[in-house]
Amino acid sequence: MAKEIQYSGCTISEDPCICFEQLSKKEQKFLDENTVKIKYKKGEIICKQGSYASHIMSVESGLVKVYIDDGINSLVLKMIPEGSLLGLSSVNEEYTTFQYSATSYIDTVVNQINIVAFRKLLNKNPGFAKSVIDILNAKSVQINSRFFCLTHKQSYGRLADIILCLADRVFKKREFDLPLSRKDLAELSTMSAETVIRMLKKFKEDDLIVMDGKKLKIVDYDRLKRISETG
Amino acid sequence: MAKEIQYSGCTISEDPCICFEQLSKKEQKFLDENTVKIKYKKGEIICKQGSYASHIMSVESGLVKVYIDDGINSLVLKMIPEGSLLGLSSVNEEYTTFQYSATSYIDTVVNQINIVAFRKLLNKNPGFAKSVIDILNAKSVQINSRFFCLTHKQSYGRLADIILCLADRVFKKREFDLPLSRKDLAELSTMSAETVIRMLKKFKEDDLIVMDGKKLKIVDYDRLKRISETG
DNA sequence: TATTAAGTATGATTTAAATCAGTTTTAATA
DNA sequence: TATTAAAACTGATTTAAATCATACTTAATA
Repeated sequence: MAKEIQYSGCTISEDPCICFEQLSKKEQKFLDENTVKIKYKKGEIICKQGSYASHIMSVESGLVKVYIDDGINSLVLKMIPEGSLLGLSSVNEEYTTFQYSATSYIDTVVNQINIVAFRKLLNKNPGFAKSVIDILNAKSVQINSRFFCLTHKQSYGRLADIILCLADRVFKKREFDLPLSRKDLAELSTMSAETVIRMLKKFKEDDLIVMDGKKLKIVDYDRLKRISETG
Repeated sequence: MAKEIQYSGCTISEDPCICFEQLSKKEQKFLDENTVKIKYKKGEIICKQGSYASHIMSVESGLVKVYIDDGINSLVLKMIPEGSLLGLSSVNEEYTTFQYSATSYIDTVVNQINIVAFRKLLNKNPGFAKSVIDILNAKSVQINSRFFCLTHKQSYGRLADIILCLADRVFKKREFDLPLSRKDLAELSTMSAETVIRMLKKFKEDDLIVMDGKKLKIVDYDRLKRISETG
């Protein structure tokens, strides 16, 4: 029997903005003329669900939290690192407003691309449009994976996923300064902050990770991976 | 304060295949030549996650269950009625295989569109591509809504969502023959079949619905809606 | 530096929903 | 029509994780 698919709660989609490579020199210049760069400090709001969307964004540097809320509860859809597109759902003329909110986990630089210009390029350059379709599809595959985990894995597995995601996809090393609070981790793995604390403690007791202040080091990657898979 | 967004666990995205309207007569003919019609009986497999995807599909009639699984657990991503596209994620050349499985809840007719032909049209006709982008975005907004509900609403609300979804989006009336088993309903609302049974019983006792054999009638729509909203 | 406020930590209690074990009903097949 | 199998149902028990209450630490601000 072939190896089964392993879903992960990590939702850093590997979708660098390759679509822009599809643009001609002239189109690239046109895009640049319709782009502005904005810097955000940690914790600032990048876009707010429900507000008018005048631009598509790409994250130049930093780490962004993307979430939806209904006024009572909120759900973190994903965290996205540099190189990702943001607010793409607003290319659809029916969604004149942002479908989700975004804030910065850490200091972040975002390029705002005029939405009219972006749409113009879509309608002119099929290769560009095709590439955007590919990105959207990759995003949806990733979201489904996370969806699966949040509904089926239990807490230990979900938390392991986030830690592995940070190591593998965000920092690309096994030791890093954790930029997220316990509450942030709780939101990402849909559980309470208290539960996160208890489970981190357990991970430490079991010698899976070592924490010193903001420093987090994965000492038993394989076992953490196994917890992610089994649970 | 403006009215907050109401998320719903229903995931019938109102995305008729409007993209095909963007095609010229000639392109439409080209598409027809590359399309075959397949009939499925209730419970048959329409596509299987992991197998090679040679076509994009559109549901002509029936009701389809779309789900992913890792060999142990499965998650129903959505049910889709006639008029929806299916397997769209495979337009991405990186996903040569289906990213999910699909089976028919009831007798279903599906059009299989040759994927090479579909991609050709995407690369030739930007209006078509733009329209596909819009559909993908609508799908992702819908998935996020359901994602929110499955992680935040509790069981009563999630089951109410499915019943309302069937009434509002599938059958478009408040009385219908329920084509889904208790287990199907359980999968759709991510809970156990036993819990579904208990909750349907409660709904009946509370005079929200009436059930007679396969017949289901919503007698207090507003109260059911409120349960859906309050969770 | 004192004061306040977040954030982290821990223990006790509650709770929603799963699981387990069994019965009844309905549908499918020999 | 008898036999088997699959759904539907019910009650008892367990369990994972939330919630509540409270203390301790670190960071932010007056």
